[in-house]
Amino acid sequence: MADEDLGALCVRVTRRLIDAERPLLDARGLSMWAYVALTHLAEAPAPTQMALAEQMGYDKTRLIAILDQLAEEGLIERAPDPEDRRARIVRLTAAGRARQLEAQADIRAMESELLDGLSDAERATLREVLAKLAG
Amino acid sequence: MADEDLGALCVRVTRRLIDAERPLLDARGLSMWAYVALTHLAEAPAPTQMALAEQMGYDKTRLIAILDQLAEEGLIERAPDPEDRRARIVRLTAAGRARQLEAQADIRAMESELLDGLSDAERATLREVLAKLAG
DNA sequence: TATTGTTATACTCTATAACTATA
DNA sequence: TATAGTTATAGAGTATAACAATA
Repeated sequence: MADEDLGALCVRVTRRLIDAERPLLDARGLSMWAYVALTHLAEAPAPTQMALAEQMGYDKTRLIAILDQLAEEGLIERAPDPEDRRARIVRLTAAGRARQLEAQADIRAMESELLDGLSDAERATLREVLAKLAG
Repeated sequence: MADEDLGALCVRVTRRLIDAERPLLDARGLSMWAYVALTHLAEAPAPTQMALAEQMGYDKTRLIAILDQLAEEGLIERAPDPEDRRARIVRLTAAGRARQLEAQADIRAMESELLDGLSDAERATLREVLAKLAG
């Protein structure tokens, strides 16, 4: 028989990446999902927490505890939307943006090292193809 | 800023693959980990359950319940090793091998469909690079 | 004393439903 | 009535330690 299932292969690669990311994020005082939240907020503030949860592919009820802690650390702000007082607009603070950039730099460095043995063409194809498959 | 983190990309692709696999495995009466176990056993019988667990990247204590059910369904056999009566050699039955092949065929078909828009070269590079990154 | 398989226990993560305040 | 945020609860998944049998 031939190759390993593509799914199994992706699981192994993903697990390896996550295992490598975890200590880097720990050192910055961020959980994996806190980092994901900061990264999405770095693109643009979220009009509602629900929108942020959906964007992250995460559950809105679990996101709350994450945002609570990020707010407590001063990395994000939750401001009531003046036009819909049910909603809370979520945005990074300056400290939050700084923290996100630091963590992302660590992660990018780790990824570069991991991709060290690949050619530029292989790297480009990898990203391109994964982006397609991610849908 | 530039691209998404490689890790985030892999998480999304992996999640998509798993979401697509789950209903296929459900239809064959297999959990994800049961399928992983059958697939590893299809390569070769396992000399011990611990060896199988390690090969799968799974926990030996959780594997037991999986193997219990697979044995109850007649898909695997656990025979005491005559040379070390602590150990139990695990191997597929004919039914187990058949079930694994059916499930794998379903999964391969799904994967082919997912890769439909890619060139042969892209597919080859994807597999090759992922295999390298999987370590 | 160390190892295989097993069981038990505690802990975390996840999913679901219900509550409040607004609309 | 429907939605955003929140809280509570139950279930699944996970990690750890302890036990019996064998080496």
